[in-house]
Amino acid sequence: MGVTLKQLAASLGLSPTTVSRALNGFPEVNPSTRKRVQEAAERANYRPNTRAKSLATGRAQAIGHVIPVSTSHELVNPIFADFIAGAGEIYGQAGYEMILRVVADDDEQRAYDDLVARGAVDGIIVHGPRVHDPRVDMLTKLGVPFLVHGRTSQVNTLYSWLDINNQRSFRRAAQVLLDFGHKRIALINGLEEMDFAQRRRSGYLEALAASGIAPDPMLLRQAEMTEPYGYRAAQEMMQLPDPPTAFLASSMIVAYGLRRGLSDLGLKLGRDVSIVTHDDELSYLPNDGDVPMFTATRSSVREAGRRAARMLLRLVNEPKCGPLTELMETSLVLGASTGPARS
Amino acid sequence: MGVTLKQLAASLGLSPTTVSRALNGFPEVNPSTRKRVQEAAERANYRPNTRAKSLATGRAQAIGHVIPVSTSHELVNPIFADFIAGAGEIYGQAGYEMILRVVADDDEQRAYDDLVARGAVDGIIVHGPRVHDPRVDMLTKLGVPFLVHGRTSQVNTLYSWLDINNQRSFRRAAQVLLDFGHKRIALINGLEEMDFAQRRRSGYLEALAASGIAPDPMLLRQAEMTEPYGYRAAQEMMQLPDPPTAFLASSMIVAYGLRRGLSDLGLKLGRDVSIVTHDDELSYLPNDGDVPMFTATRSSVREAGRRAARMLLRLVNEPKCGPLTELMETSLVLGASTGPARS
DNA sequence: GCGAGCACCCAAAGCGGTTTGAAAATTGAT
DNA sequence: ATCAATTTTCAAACCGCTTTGGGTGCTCGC
Repeated sequence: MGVTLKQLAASLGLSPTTVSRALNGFPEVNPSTRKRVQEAAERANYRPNTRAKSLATGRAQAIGHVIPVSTSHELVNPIFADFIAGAGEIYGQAGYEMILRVVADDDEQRAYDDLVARGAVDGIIVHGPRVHDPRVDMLTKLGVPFLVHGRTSQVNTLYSWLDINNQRSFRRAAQVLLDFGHKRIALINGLEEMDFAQRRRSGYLEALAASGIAPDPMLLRQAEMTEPYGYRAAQEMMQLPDPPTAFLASSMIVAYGLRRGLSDLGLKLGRDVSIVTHDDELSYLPNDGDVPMFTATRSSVREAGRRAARMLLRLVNEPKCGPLTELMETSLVLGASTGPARS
Repeated sequence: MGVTLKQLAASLGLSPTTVSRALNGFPEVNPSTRKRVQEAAERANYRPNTRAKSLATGRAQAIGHVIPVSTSHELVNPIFADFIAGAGEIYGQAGYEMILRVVADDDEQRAYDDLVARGAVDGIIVHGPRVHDPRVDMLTKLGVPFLVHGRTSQVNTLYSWLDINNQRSFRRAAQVLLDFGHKRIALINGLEEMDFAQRRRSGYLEALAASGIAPDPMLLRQAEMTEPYGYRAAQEMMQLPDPPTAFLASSMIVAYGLRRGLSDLGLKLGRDVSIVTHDDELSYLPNDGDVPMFTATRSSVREAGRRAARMLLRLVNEPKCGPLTELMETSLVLGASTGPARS
């Protein structure tokens, strides 16, 4: 819709070549001419046409995100918005566009394929990796730079990823509860096919094992992390003959559910029952203040978005910089939801 | 990265022209040739380069969403993810790309400007309209098709929008509480500069007025809709000399906060205090079941995303179809959070 | 005063598609 | 067999930008 380079050039009595060079900072242009061009461009509100530019340069100047929507649950992961916000910030600064595809998870693969074949993106961020995730092999074959938010376990090639140390995180979380004297600790986990859920489980089991406690399958659950899921888990588990005295929750939302379930049973957090949750620092569910409501393993998913974007951009611009990986540690913050086990 | 049209044509001994026409369903091509071309394209996994195509056709085949991130609160609206999921679904079916810009809200305007001047999008969806929102005038001037999710009040041109009937919705919600005998009803609203918040407030005031009840400023709050905001509102208001007996909450998250605040005071929902909330049907905060937890004015923001996308696509493809508007009614579902006022 | 060297600018060829206008091949009627 | 009408195919221009490979006009050294 805007002015074209040609028009701008004509209005200045210059060739498109010169105008292009003047605006892109090439040296072989007279400083006075450059100034004249820049001013005219400013005045005319000229912006190079994205498509034309990237056709000419061969770079899409765009990063693709494929957001899978589980066909069964129609659920979109709430951490997604904050991650996107972080990544988008970086793309903006770097002059990259973010393009989003929302696809049913059964033809997610085709979406990547399509994105690449059409040359729509220079790089891709992979969300929600499963324990077995064919996407990594697929994207490797496609030869497009990509970065996984999280990891996948069953893959034999090297690839780039950014993850939090889920295992260590949950080991520590469980340890805190053990230190408080808890022996019956429930894990309210995410879907078991998710890689992060497996790692958290390992961390949890490790901590128990180190204390010589045998895990009880009755205290282990995995499902999509909704609020009612947490609620039901609390309600049902507290009715067991030998109920848990503490819970490990996989997200703030689940923790809210737990909390509600417990409070409906007349149980007080931190006194009767303890909770440690993972906290992605979602902006509308802050867990801060002098004494945060929940004791939590904390890691900003927004910051993860920023870092992931930076890493991917680097992969795009220095193709030979090899697979990049980063493991973010979480911090363990003490809140009001934990206390010694009642004897 | 993929095969180009030229290469495909060469491999078939045909001209690019013919191949293009064969694939795009033009009539003037021999059926047998077409079949041959289609099969070859399939085999080679050919996809037309997005940029080249849209340069040639002059259509971006993309819709822009600008997501404002309030610089002060770094908060991204949680309904955003679900709206995007709905809209993305439609774009995918229509062969449109969704491009997202995340910008600090103080240079949001420049983002639109930029998007249009670069010819990056065919249409734009405007999120989070304020009571006074300069973006509508700006986009009208730019001459780009756009649709507002929500409305804005102080604008003198016609524009396209999709909104829910916030006023009626909250009038009904307040009415339900009044019918239950409540007279002290608090409104825990969103930020006051948001258009939706004003309309909800109007509905609430209307209902009170119709029952001859004077609104009490002490029972009115507006802020970003986080969980702790709800919590504090409940805690503080219940300590008033003349506390509310019922709350009207602007989102599920706020309602959760209220619930927690009340339960910490030992008050039981539906018996001691009532809550009616608006429910956007966010996927991870479902409010369903036989008896939903909250009595709510319900409207799927995901469905809103779908409808908005369809409307905008129509505006893009039939430029003269004029401003399109749609007002979605909410349903009022009775849940466990309401009951008669205690006398 | 002349050619080398330099600073500055430009014409033209792409990038990968679509589309126009015309040519080649086929068909049908005479 | 001939020619007009119709199919079917193609060459070339174009979309808006970048970039290669010259050009032009100056200055400078001799």
